[in-house]
Amino acid sequence: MRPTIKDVSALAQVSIKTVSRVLNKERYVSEEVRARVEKAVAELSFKPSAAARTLAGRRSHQVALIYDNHSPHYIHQIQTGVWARCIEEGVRLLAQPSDAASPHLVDEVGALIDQTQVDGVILSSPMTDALEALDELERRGIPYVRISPGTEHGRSSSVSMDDVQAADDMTSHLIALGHRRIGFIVGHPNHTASDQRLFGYRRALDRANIDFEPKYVRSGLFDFASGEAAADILLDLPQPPTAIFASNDDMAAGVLTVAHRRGLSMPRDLSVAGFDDTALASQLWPPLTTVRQPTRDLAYAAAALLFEGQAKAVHRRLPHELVLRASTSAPQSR
Amino acid sequence: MRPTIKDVSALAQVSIKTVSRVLNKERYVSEEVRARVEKAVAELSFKPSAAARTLAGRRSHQVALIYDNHSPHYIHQIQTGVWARCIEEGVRLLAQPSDAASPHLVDEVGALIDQTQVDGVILSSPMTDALEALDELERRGIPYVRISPGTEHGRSSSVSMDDVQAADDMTSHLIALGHRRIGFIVGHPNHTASDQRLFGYRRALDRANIDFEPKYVRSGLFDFASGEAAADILLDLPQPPTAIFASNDDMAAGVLTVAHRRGLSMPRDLSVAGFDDTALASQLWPPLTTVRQPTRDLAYAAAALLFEGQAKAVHRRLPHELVLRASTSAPQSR
DNA sequence: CCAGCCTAAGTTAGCGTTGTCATATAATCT
DNA sequence: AGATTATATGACAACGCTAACTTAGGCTGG
Repeated sequence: MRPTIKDVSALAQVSIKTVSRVLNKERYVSEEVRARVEKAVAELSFKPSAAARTLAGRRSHQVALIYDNHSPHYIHQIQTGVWARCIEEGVRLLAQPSDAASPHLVDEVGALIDQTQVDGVILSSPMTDALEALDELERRGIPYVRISPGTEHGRSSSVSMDDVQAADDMTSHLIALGHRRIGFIVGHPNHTASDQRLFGYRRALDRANIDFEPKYVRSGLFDFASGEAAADILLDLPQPPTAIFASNDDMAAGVLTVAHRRGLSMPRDLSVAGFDDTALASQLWPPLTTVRQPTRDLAYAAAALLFEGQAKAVHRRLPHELVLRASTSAPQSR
Repeated sequence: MRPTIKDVSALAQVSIKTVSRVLNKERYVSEEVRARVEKAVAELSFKPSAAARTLAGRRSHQVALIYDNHSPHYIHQIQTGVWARCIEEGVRLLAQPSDAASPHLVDEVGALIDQTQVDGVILSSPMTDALEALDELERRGIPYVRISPGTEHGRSSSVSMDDVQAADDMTSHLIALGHRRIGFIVGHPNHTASDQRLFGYRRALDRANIDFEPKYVRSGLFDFASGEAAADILLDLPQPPTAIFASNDDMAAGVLTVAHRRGLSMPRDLSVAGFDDTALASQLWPPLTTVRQPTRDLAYAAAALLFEGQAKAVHRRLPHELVLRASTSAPQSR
């Protein structure tokens, strides 16, 4: 039989309430008793029942991570980061994949809360912008933190990177190399980061006095295939771009594939830049110049923020980094 | 306030036990009463407290997925597959990343069981071969299913693919194309699939009466960098292989990168084959010939097996598939 | 026609914790 | 010194369910 708090209290010769106090690091326990209880806990290798704690107390020692993202790499980073902070806190993490566009989303979130009584929720993009889900969380008074939210920033605590600045930085890098015709592939319309990256691209062009040409901007869906499609259109232009900046690495991979297929040699004939610095980026040929998004750190910071339990909305911004690899260089000629 | 079973019973004018019966689909409830209860449940949008059910009953309606794998893509497939089956079953999934080599593994698994009282556990490779963890599960009488176990197959129910046959198939494909000098990169020594794939490679060579040459076999770690390192050695041989078969796609990507760096044109100068059919495979240049491992389906089947609750160990084998893309062709010359 | 069984309910006692309140002693203040 | 406050502990109810037992009517078979 699993030991219970009673077994511990008997062994340590104290009441169960005192054991509970030690377990929860409450005040008003003498050092001597605390030591005795801890010894008994270790001896029996007692682990409190999560179910009983949840039922009896106001805390469940569980938080949920709700996500919907089609990039395994991104999800993995997010999970790893949140997980790390939860471990430190002694809190269990429930990973909940969901469909941000599902009509049942509110029900799903409601069911999650009701059934598990999680103490808090972390939302990663694009779930961060499922407004009905946020409404539901607020209705139930569940604290939540968003990772890279796209809208209504004031509404909750959040962590994010500066997508505008990052896209600006990358575009400026290409301009500095000498590129003037720079293609841009926008990300999935559901992700507000898409707009921000586009904005950063335009801002950099503006500053460099390069006219913004709509024909050099194509929309994509953050996936490989849409990167291929966009690249085909861009490279078919009478005056094709000498560099293409894709809003994420998957689409940049699509660009590379199309360019290879057309017999272009990168970066001589075409510079290609991505965004995210996924594992893929360094495994492509040529290795991809990209923006390192501090995904894992963002996730860790989000969990940290949740546990801080600030009453007011707090925002943390983490730095990005340009990762220069071999897929970009000066254009061959004018 | 959240509604409880009492609220439902009051509204439906039955005892709480009857509500419980309906919730748990027990027998001996008349159709009429069942309908009345279900109506009340829907009206209050009542969701039973997982904590209370766990505490009171013998079931927790939770299962755990324990994994340790360095490929985000693999993990994602596994999670998705298991998740899908759990949803159907109305069971919550706890995802537990762990370190298969950690000395605290047994404690971690024990703590997981004690705290959450999961009804069952699914282990994915390489956790499948953490024997102390299996001991611990058996000691506590927790049913578990393994996905692609490498050792002690009789010990538990499991699902797997035929790694030997798959590697044999791929090697035979290369031989059929005309290759005679075929390099092979072994996977991580912790994963027993590594040995099996090597065995399949040798079996195919044997059958084709091609001498096995140890110099054409290099060891790797399932990651990009080790693929690069192995490729460099293989391509430096006086008589380099005309084809390289890597035990997974990440290492194959490393091979492609090294080959590109050396100015080789694939598949003309070198055929490259991978294993797994991760997203990466189709995003590389040239797109990678590989083996499609039915990871998601394996995970789904594992969960299904767990819920079947067979007393005896059952094994399910799922079919693999050769995915022929542009990275392999007949060798240029002899 | 009644013993025995099946069906369809209800009653009540926990499950293993935490919250609340009560109690006792030691430390501090007026 | 007596009153108050801070510290340290315990008793016991409650959390929301399920398990086990109980009840009661209707049906079956000999």
